[in-house]
Amino acid sequence: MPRISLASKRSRSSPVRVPPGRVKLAEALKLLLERKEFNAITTAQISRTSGVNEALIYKYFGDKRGLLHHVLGEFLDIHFEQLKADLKGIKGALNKLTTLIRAHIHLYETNRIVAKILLLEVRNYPGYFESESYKQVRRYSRTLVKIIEEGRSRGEIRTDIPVGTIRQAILGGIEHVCLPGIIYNRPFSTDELSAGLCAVLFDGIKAGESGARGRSAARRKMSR
Amino acid sequence: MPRISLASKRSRSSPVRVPPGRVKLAEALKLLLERKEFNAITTAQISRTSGVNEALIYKYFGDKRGLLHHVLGEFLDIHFEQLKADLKGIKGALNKLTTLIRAHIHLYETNRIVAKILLLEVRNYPGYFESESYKQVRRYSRTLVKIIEEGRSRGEIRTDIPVGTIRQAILGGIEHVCLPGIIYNRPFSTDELSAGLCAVLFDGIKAGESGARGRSAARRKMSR
Amino acid sequence: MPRISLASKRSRSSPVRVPPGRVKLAEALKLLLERKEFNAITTAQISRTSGVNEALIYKYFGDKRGLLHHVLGEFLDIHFEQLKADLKGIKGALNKLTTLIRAHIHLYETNRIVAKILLLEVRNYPGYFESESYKQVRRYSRTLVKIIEEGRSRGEIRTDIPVGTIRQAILGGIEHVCLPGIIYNRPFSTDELSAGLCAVLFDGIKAGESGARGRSAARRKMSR
Amino acid sequence: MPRISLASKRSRSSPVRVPPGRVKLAEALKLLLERKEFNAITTAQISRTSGVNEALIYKYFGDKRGLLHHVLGEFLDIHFEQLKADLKGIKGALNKLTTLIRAHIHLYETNRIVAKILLLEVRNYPGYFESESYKQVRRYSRTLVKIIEEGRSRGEIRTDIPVGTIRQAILGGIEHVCLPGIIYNRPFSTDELSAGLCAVLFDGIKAGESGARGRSAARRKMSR
DNA sequence: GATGAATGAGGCTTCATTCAT
DNA sequence: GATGAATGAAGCCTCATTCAT
Repeated sequence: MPRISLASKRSRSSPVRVPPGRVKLAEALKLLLERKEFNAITTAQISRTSGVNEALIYKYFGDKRGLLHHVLGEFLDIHFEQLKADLKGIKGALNKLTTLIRAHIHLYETNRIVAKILLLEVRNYPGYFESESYKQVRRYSRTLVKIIEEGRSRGEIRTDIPVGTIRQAILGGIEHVCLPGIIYNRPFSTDELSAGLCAVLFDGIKAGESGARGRSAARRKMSR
Repeated sequence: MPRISLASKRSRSSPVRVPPGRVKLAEALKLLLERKEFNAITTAQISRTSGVNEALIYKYFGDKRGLLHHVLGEFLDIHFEQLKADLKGIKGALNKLTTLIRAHIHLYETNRIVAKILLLEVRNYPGYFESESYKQVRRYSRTLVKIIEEGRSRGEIRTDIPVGTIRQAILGGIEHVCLPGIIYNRPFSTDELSAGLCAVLFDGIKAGESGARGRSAARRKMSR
Repeated sequence: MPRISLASKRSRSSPVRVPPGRVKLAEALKLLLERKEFNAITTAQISRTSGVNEALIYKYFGDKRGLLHHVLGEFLDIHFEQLKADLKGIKGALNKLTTLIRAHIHLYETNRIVAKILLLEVRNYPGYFESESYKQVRRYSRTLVKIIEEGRSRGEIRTDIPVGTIRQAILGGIEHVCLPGIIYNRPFSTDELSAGLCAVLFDGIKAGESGARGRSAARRKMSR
Repeated sequence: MPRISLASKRSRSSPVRVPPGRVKLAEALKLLLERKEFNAITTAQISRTSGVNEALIYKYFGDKRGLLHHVLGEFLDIHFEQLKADLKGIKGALNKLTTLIRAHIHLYETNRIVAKILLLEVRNYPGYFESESYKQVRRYSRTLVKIIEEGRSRGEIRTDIPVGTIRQAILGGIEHVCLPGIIYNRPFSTDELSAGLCAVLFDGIKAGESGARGRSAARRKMSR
């Protein structure tokens, strides 16, 4: 799969002059997030690490949390762009889902920062669901739904389970398999986890002859 | 299964007069931990909730975290005592493991506080591994190892995997299946999770005829 | 008129041990308010002036504004107590009003701090109208209304102007005559101002034979 | 009365090219002053409102307060110019004073911004009395004094009160009657207030047969 | 003439902790 | 055994101001 570089995208699509301080702040936060959780990182540390004045956090990102969302947003942008490219050549909904799941888990495997933000920091935070980042997440969610719907209309995916439930099963499943690795900073293998998850999910959501055994259990476990 | 009451143990082993303030503080922290994470709880709140002077936290527990460890220790004491009793009548290492795993998951299911402390608060905290609580955890670990060794000597458990690896697979597996429920405050079923985990683990660690397929994967996933 | 000392009241009615820091903070704010407006006073200054740690402001008064309200409340308490005593022997509503107006202006003349807070700081501050101080002010207002009503039922005060309008005319008049002196820190004479104000007001609000001339103008000017 | 347009004066006396940014900044501050007090307005807001770079405030006006003084100065220029024109045809010192007082109160009634600046912002500010605006105010004061002296030499105004006292009585009186309206943003009527003030003042300062009653009181009240 | 970037000083507030009684 | 009082360090954030381009 051809990987798109971070830099190329930005510079190609918009030759905007980004103030150095702005960039440094984002880089500093990323760096710090590798070692501690967001709440344990102080603005003073961000400032010190970035070599940039603390006040610029507020000038550029509104507040400390705004900076976090910016960092998250950047990662998501890249990921979604990459995903779009990856999905280009793929035929069939299940194949597309496999790609999406792999890519998502791969994102978490290689980018612990975004994983932590998404799985741990950002939830149950008042205002997140009105944030810009959440809009990106919703766009992603819609992409996922479209694939599911395509799969249904092609007879690849069962139609007796609501689309929303399937979507949640997939997203919840991804979370589930990655979470322990993320939390304890343990390495994990995208190959293994995605293969395992797809096996479980497809056995449950695929249309047709699949055995009934284990289905109910799997479904219950995954849907919220 | 006969359950052992909380009070009995303490009073049996040590008829010490425990100062009321000490108890109240611990109770207050437990109460508060049900609603927020440790770092979001202030000593002022603990004092207010307990009706006891803030300074007593320091007199009795050294510092705020000391109080946390005390609370954790209490829970663990009860759990281990209970576990010992539960294991009394059980024959066979695999049966004992089943009991242990069930009890452990049951603890997490019904006592979210201890689950959160153990899975989230206590780790990566400097000094935890020298703490009193950690000693309890090690004692627990030794119990587990003894069961594994018993299983090996009785031919119930493979001997070609290091004991430590098996132990970690079990503990890691427990964590793995409970973590999402704990983190997102979702209910989960001890029955389902322990049955599933035992199936996977025993298929992997049981001696004898079990299929080779998936073994390596399972092992890699569980060990840290 | 017998004046009640500040200390006597507190110590007589409630032998509460007030923490020294609490007192010092209030004293410090009073001192500073003599020289600058509340917003220009920093918590650091209050702390420095009082010789007490900044954090105690928050322990004792919730926040900086809470301290202001406390100071205000203290002054008002004393004033109202004094007023009640002053009104004891007075017969007749107009005589009582004269006493009230005199006392009010006297308060402003001798206590610039309370005057500034009440006339300048406290208004148009969100939350003031839910504050404890405002409750005191309302209690005061009710006392005033009762006097007016007494005057009406005794035929001393016109009944063709709503009580509320009269009350506002009185309070607005007091404000009006004191404001310039307060704002520019100029001395003013309670005797003169209260005599003048009463003359204008009573000519306007008194029942009976008073000349119509000037009434409408006076009324318009005073009511809000 | 013929009103003089704002533009005419500037362009007549100095056909200087005024940089657009300079003008925009002043306009922005005026706009903002309508809604909040100077200290609550930030340079960032001024910049945003004006659409002009923050740094230009410093280039053109030295600092934020310089901008305030500039705005004030502009208003005063216009007012004085207008006043000069208004006074042209008037005969008699008392008539001139009436005109001046009316114009002054009218300025405050219709231009709350200048009123607030002059009555509230600018005083007790270190350096005000060395400022350019204050020079304008002094020029105004001299005009007033000249009128008073003219009135004295023509026998219209008492000579047994120092000119300075009379001047302050007039200026203080204007302040006095407008202040409450300004502070609490209440509308007031130039006609009423100026008529009332002139009545009081002239009764007090006019030479001749006027009653002695109330004189001392009036004088004391007005002088600082 | 105008701008974007950056900054230092300081504001209010929170909190774990100590200590004399 | 318990308490009230007090504190230092630090956290997030705001703002007027400067400077190179």
